[in-house]
Amino acid sequence: MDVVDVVGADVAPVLEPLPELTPAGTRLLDAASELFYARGVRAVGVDLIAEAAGTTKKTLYDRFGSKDALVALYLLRRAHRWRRHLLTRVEAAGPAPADRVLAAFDAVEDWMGAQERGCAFVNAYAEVGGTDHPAVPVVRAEKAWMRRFFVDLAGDGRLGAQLHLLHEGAMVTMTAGGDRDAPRSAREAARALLAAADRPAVLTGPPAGSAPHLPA
Amino acid sequence: MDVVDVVGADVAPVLEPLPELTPAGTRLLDAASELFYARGVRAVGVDLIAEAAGTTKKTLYDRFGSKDALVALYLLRRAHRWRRHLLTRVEAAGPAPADRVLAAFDAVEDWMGAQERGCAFVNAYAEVGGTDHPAVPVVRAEKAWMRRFFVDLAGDGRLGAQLHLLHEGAMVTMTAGGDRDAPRSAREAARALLAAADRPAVLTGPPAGSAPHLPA
DNA sequence: AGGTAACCACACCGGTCGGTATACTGCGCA
DNA sequence: TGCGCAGTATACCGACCGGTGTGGTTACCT
Repeated sequence: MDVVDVVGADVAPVLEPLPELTPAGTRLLDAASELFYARGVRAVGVDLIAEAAGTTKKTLYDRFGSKDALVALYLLRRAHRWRRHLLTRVEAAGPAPADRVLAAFDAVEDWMGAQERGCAFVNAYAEVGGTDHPAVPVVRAEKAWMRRFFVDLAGDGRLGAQLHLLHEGAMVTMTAGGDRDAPRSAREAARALLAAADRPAVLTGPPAGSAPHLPA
Repeated sequence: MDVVDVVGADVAPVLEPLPELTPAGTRLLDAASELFYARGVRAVGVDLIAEAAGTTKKTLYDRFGSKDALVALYLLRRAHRWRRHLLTRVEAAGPAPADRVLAAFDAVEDWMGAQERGCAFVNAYAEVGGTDHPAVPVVRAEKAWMRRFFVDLAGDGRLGAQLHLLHEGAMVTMTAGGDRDAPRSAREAARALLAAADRPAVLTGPPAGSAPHLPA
């Protein structure tokens, strides 16, 4: 089975495929990706990118048209790579849904690794959110894909959304919060939610003394 | 009881008190706060801030010394206001710990309200993280305070950290993910975690077939 | 031989960046 | 009376911003 089919073939095409690049174009995108991720997209100028890639601004604009398009492509490629990593890890975890969910949280931990700049999509949205920047729909698509990934994995919309919250919380807490244990903490919480979901509804109601809530 | 004592008097002083400001200084900080939050700190220039405040760059630098210091002060004041909002809501929820936890998630929902730019601290960290910008320790302190807030509220380090993850995940998913239901989803997940924590440990262990994990 | 895509070197554009300098007005206070 | 602080107004600084234009050099394809 192709790795991209793990969560349903109709999800992957949300993002268009990556275009082929010339040698200098590849070097530019590689250099831009490193710089954008490490320092933020606004903090990095096109002059610096061209210099780091060993080429010129002219080539950059010939290949990508604008800095904004380069930013969007940087995120697009990163999304592809992250999904490949995630789906590979989940696939290796075996067929049991619970194991696959926990593997998704392990995937976060070793994807982030020593990096301390967190989620590239959240960071980019922090800089360009609320504008018509072409990166905004890429961010939106990535988050929608991740949510759907967890929903399909959990086989339940409510539980999947909750697992997605833990995933996002782990990444942001690990970096902005400086908490290295966040992915493991999220994994534990995910296990607790999975266990709770296996129980009859009457046992998962609100604790005594709390206010009534929306129907289950 | 003063509102700031709800989670322990030793936590509040983590952030120094806000300095008093002259009228023009207040206008500058107000204008800067709106602009920084809406567009990001790097996207907003000091000329624009001075103009929006109806004053001049000269006054800005006389009062705050640098743009970086103004950014840090913007976050510092926002932290104070958020905590006041949060603690007021939690206090109004009554004495039951579970109710207080759920009230914390309600506080997120009506704090964010119609805003679609998410957590100011996460956004700022996305722009200046990895540098020696004076805003970085302010972000770190805020996230540490929030974690401790949930730990104290839950009376348990492990559970508190997990609730904190849900809190952070809700904010980022609501904005970068565009999911308006995220705070309510986080509230449901929090209730499930609270309920699971009330059960004996033998019932909350890993489901059959999953790998062994760290001791409880 | 001619065409073309890819690339490089370099100069240039208007605009904005954070930050500074100078000169002046109004006001409270000793 | 006079000092000092808060504020206004404006001009200025070097550096960098995203983006364009010109001209020339390869290498491959027909």
